[in-house]
Amino acid sequence: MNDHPLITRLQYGCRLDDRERQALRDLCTDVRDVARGVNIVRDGEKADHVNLIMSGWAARYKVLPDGARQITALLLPGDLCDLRCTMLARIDQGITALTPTRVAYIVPQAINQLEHTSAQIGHAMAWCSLVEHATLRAWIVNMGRRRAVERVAHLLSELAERMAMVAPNGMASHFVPLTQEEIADALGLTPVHVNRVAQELRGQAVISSKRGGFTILDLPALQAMGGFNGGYLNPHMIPAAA
Amino acid sequence: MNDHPLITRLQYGCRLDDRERQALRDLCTDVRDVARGVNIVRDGEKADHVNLIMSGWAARYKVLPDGARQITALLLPGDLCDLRCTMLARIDQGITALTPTRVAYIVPQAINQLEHTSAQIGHAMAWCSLVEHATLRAWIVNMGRRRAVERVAHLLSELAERMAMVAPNGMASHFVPLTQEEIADALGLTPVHVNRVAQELRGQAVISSKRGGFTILDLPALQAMGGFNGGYLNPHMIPAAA
DNA sequence: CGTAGGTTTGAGTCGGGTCAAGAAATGTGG
DNA sequence: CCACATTTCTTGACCCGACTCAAACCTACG
Repeated sequence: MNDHPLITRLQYGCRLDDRERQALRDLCTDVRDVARGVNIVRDGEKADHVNLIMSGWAARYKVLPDGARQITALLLPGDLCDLRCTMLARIDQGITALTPTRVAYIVPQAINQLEHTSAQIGHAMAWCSLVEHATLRAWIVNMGRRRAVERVAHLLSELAERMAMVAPNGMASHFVPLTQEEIADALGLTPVHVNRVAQELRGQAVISSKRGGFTILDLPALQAMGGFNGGYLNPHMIPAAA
Repeated sequence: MNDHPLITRLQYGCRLDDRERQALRDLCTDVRDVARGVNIVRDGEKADHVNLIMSGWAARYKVLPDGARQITALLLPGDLCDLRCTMLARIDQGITALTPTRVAYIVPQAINQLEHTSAQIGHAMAWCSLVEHATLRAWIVNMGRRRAVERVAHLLSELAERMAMVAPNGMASHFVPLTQEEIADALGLTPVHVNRVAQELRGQAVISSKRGGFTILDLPALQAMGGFNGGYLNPHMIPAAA
């Protein structure tokens, strides 16, 4: 039995033995609860530790001078924030909890050392960073070349896939706990228009939605509408060399 | 005197001694010319080597089923493509030369070994990857929350800054060798509308343009119009620990 | 209850897309 | 050195997807 999100995550990028799993567990001793709407990282702050989402949802975002907010990443359990924070003097985007969230505060030195000790873990961390990178590119394609309905469908498809990847066996839910405004901020749309898109998707029985969240009813249809290809989330991997 | 783009680039992320500089030079022995419009990497291909842009401009892009193209990154001299290509079975985006380009083909093992040998170089590579990451996020903000004129202004500002960073001392030019269509594909706009934006910017004497490229006349004005803050390209760095 | 955060609705506007044609550069071959 | 093909840029008319503004409506929760 393994319910630790970091272990689940890293095992997509490598094989871990018991000792490595235990070391990862030991890494996450300082866990704090963050209420919805509270900042985990503030824009402009010095980052002195790595944040790991243990449960709940968070978002990395930027607020422009005119007050507009753009979400640049949605963070799910197992997602590491600012893994290389020791290299940066200050963070240029904030991170906020979108649901009640549990966050592990990790000392960067501990991670660095662990990566050094275990080639497997180092490899898996690099792997996570690659996937993150691919996800950012997928978002750019989504925002640049798809209409609103397709964009929403694509984003929800991505989130369904990512939830399934970190959910303990078979426990995957199809509920996305984001408000329409948060979806809008992630996709470069307005809340009003996301609302209209949501109505259309509900009309086609692809999703249902209630205050504070969406439920995916027909994932294949959603993927088709968004032109979604999940390859970037779990690309076929080549194992680390010896 | 140092005219090697990779060395120039890495020295933003670390200090290098003569031996390291020489090792980097030795890395780039297999240099090939790529004509404008020719693919450096094809979507779906297996990546078996790392590409380093030695001179010229290239773009990473994705073509959607309906034929629309979205550029997800513009690559300048010193930019490494798919540094971690050994981990991926196949690439999910293509790379094409936007101008006549010289590309160094590097064996991944050679890079990995060099990173291992020199902590400085390893540090600098991680640094490059951080900056790339930050640039992707800046693009998402740009596409999501800025109007067309601002977007173009922001992109040109970024490119001016990046050119200056890799140009041999004081040789920075203010010429961006991209067609209006390429700008459009990078920003999620249509060529027609980029043309109209270009006219507006010319009207304000902020840029001039001719077939196949733009010249920046008034960089501060451009930065102001785009709400550009270049911090993400060269964030204040914390040196590697011993 | 009352309030605040979230959703829904409607009317009106506009930024940017679409389509199509033409003009200017550049390149190519004879 | 000229005729022709190709790219790239430009222009105009029209349209539509998404934004704006503003009000009303829920619903969870204190």
